[in-house]
Parts: sequence; C-alpha cells; structure tokens
Amino acid sequence: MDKTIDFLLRRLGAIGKLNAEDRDLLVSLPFRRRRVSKGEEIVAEGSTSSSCCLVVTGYVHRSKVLVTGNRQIFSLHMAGDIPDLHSLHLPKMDHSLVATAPAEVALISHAAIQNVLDQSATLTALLWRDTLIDAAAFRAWMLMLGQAEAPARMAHLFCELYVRSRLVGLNRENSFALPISQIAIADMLGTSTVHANRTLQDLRLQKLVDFERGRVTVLRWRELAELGMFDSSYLHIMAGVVADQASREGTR
Amino acid sequence: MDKTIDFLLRRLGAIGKLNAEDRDLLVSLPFRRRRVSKGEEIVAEGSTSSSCCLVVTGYVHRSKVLVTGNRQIFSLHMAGDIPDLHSLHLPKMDHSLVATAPAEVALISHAAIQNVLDQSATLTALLWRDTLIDAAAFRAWMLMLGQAEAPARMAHLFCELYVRSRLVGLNRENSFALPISQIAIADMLGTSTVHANRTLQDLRLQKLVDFERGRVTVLRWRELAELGMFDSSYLHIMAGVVADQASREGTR
DNA sequence: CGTTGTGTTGACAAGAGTCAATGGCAGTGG
DNA sequence: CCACTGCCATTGACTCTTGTCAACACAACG
Repeated sequence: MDKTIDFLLRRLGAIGKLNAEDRDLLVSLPFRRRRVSKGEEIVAEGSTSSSCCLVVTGYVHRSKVLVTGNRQIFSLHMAGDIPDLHSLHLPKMDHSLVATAPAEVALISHAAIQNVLDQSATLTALLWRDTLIDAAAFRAWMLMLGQAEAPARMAHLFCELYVRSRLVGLNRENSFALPISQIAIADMLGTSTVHANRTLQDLRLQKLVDFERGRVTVLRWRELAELGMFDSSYLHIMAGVVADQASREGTR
Repeated sequence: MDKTIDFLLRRLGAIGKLNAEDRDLLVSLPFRRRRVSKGEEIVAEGSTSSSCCLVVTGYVHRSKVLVTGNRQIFSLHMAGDIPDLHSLHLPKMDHSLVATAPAEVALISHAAIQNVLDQSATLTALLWRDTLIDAAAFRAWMLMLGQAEAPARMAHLFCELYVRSRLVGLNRENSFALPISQIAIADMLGTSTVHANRTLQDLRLQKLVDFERGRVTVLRWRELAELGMFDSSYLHIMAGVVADQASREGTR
C-alpha cells in the first residue's frame, strides 16, 4: 500500500478525531506525485490553483516578495501538511509555494477533495480546522515579528518546528532534519541574513540549540522555550498528544 | 426589521455570491446584542468560546500580550466582520478579542451557526472562505511586519482600512472614522508609540494621509498605496466590487 | 578547476526603542 | 465653575538593535 497519505493521517489525527470511514476516504484520494528541487516554485503567486499540495518529504514554504526585493516566508511545511489547502476556497494565490529543500509532494485535485468533503461533514470540519490552525500559527509568528527581538524569534521558530516534526514522527531524540539555508531562516524571522547568522551564533554560544549540516539539535529545551516565549497551545494539538509531549519534555 | 445582520450581508456579498435562501438563513440567525466600552475584553485568551461575535458598530481587535508586556494587535475589525468565526472549530481562544473603540456587537451561538451551515453547503463554503481571507490578511500584515519599515507599514494599514471600510459603506468621500489611539496603531505596526507618532507626523508632512480626532483622511491615495506597497488582492474582494472601486480611485 | 551558493566576519550607518518631560483635553467630583 | 485626575499626543536626548556593504573562506558541483 502507498504511504503517501500516511503523514496526512498522522497530522489530522493529532488535531482531531478521525473515524474509520474518514480514514478510508482520505486513503482513497487520488493524487499525482511530484519531485521538486530546492528553490523550485510549486504554485506561483497570482496563478489560479485547481489542486492542493500535500507534502510527503522535505520542506516547502509559502512566501511573497515585495517590490523592494525583500522576501517574507510565512510558514514552513513538512510531511503531512497541506500548505495550500486554502486554495480550495481561495483559488487565486496571493503568495507562492516554493520548495525550501528538495521535496516530494502529492498533488490532489480540488475536485477530489470536494468529493470527499461532500461525503463527510466531520472531515469538512476537520480540514476547516486545519486551515484555522494554519491561521493561528500566522498569529504566533506575527506576535514574534512585531514584538520580539531576533534571538527570541529564532528560538520560537526552532521550538515550533521541533514540536511539529515530532508530531508526525520526524525527529530523532532531541534533533530533527532542517536542510535549509540561513537565508531562508532570515526570511522567516524578518531579519537580514547577516543578523540571522549572528543570532544563531548567539544561541549556539548559549548552548541552547545548534543548527549545522541541515540538522537542528535542541540542547536545552526549557531555556530555549523560555527565550522564545514558546507556548505550543496555538498549534491546537489534541489533549492526548500534548500531554505525551509535555510529560517527556516539559513543553508547558 | 432589525439591521444587525445587514453589514454581515454586505461583507459576505462582497466576498462571494449569496442567494436568496442563504440571505434568509442569515437574517433569521438569533443573536444577543451587547454594548462594549473601549478597552473592554469581549472574549478572553484561554477561554472556551460557545458563540461568535459579529461587529455591528465601532471597532474591535484581536491581540495577545507577551510575558514582556508587549502587545501585538493581529487584526482590526469593523461592522460586518466576525472576528472570532474561527472559534466555531477552534473554541479554545489563543488570543483575546477586545473593543478598540466603543462598539456594539451581536453574539451568535455556535449552535445557531452550525444549524445554518448544516442547511447550506454554499454558506459553509462562504464562511470558510471568510476565515481564509482573514488568514490572507494575516499574511499581508506579516509581510509588512517582517520586511517593511514603519512608514510603509503605517501606509499599508491605512490603505487596508480604507478599502475595507468602503466595502461595507462606512466611509465618507476620502475619509473614514477611526476613533482609536496611537497606542493601538503602534501595537498593530509593531513599533513603540513614540515611533508610531513620529511616523504619523512623517506621513502628515508628506500630505499623504491625516489622522486626527478619530478620523483618517486619505489625501493622496496613489502615493499612499505606493509607499505602503498596497495591493488589495489579498482581501479577495469579488470582481464587481473591485472594479467599482478601482474605477473610482485607481486602487490598482 | 573555476563557478556558485552559503556561512562568517568587521566596520559603519540607520532605524527604532527607551526614558523623561511637557501640554492638551475630557471627565470627575467638590 | 474650577481643581484634579488620567489618558493621550508630542518632543528631545540618548542607547541599542538591526541593516548594509564589503571581503573572505569554504564546500558542492559541473
């Protein structure tokens, strides 16, 4: 059996209840696999989308560049995420979807998704909920962008990615793969690359976290979370999953 | 007949098609009116919400404060907006809803909304779409917070509010009421109040816009939009409405 | 073996925050 | 009617975070 939908089931199972029929509906979704290389644009700003992109491996981000040439990355997505689920009801893209690292994605047509939604009110609610959690993550990033300084923003980013990657079983002990450039990090944090580099060195020096050869290692979770003022509740992970994590690491 | 739902119909009509039955369903929604004074919290962070808040008059915002005491305002809402529509599927609030200016709101129970959604697939899609547009506005703000300097951020904010207030018929020629403090403006822009004040004076001096006695007057739309790198497409206003506006002011 | 993208460093400039003080203005209570 | 109070807008001086420019090292890659 194909594993493509597996991570999606994991993610949806972590943010809501999935019954057997819903699982079957999801597993039987038709898709088209596609391999994308680093920097490749998957969906362009301004284009009209007729399918959604499920991330299977690697990393993908949503971003937009200003006329000044400055780029802001709004979100970073990993296996199980559907970064452009919103295109279902907002087909005209107001930003673009780009591979941050080599990635594999599965393209699922809007028609197929709509067909599933018509058959299951609970899945409709769950996917709606997923887009709302996406928006909650935007708020969390906005909060950091507007009110926190660079070290806190970076700490927060690493915390979020750590929790999310563990959610879908992508991390190894206290580390996870993040094969992206410091340029990408800087564009998420809203800083220059030079400043992002210095901020990273600062975190390294404090032995809170390390990021080298495409892998983030969390050295002191509690201090990192404190610096980043990280509270995972905005990820709206269901009780069981949160508890599990909290007990292991003292996330909250 | 009660006018409470009117602005909601205007807003939803501007972002999608509303047929007669959908209008009837919306108009017959039960609600409870409430008057809130400036600074009053309507829904608290951490609380579990069982109703949604439709703004009828005045202004309301969503915000969160960090442990540092810094507050970020995520969005500002006017008549016709349902700022916490997301609470329908994400009842645990990860931020709070506060009156920025004296306001009247209508509280509509989740049960009543769910009842309407069960009866209309088109309304389900439209309200989902509304929450997605909300998220698109977050992305636009993030872009400015992360990549633009204070004057551009302020210009962008005024542009957005101008377009949105006109959408629901709240503006008068080239101005609209905005009875909020510069402190609130600063917390939206992610700057200190001192810097927001100086930035405002800068815009005044350039005769792009004015903001005094609770009213914003747009003096030179085109230059203001250029400074704010404003492109209204993220508001996802339907073609007819956009065209009307564009023809009047050259929004794009 | 050059090319290219990336990480790193230093020096300097500029944007933005902090602190402190002042003045205006509306509302309050005597 | 007037002192008093609190909130808000405004200003100046100073500090600090962050951006810019430029240079260089290094690894991956064709």
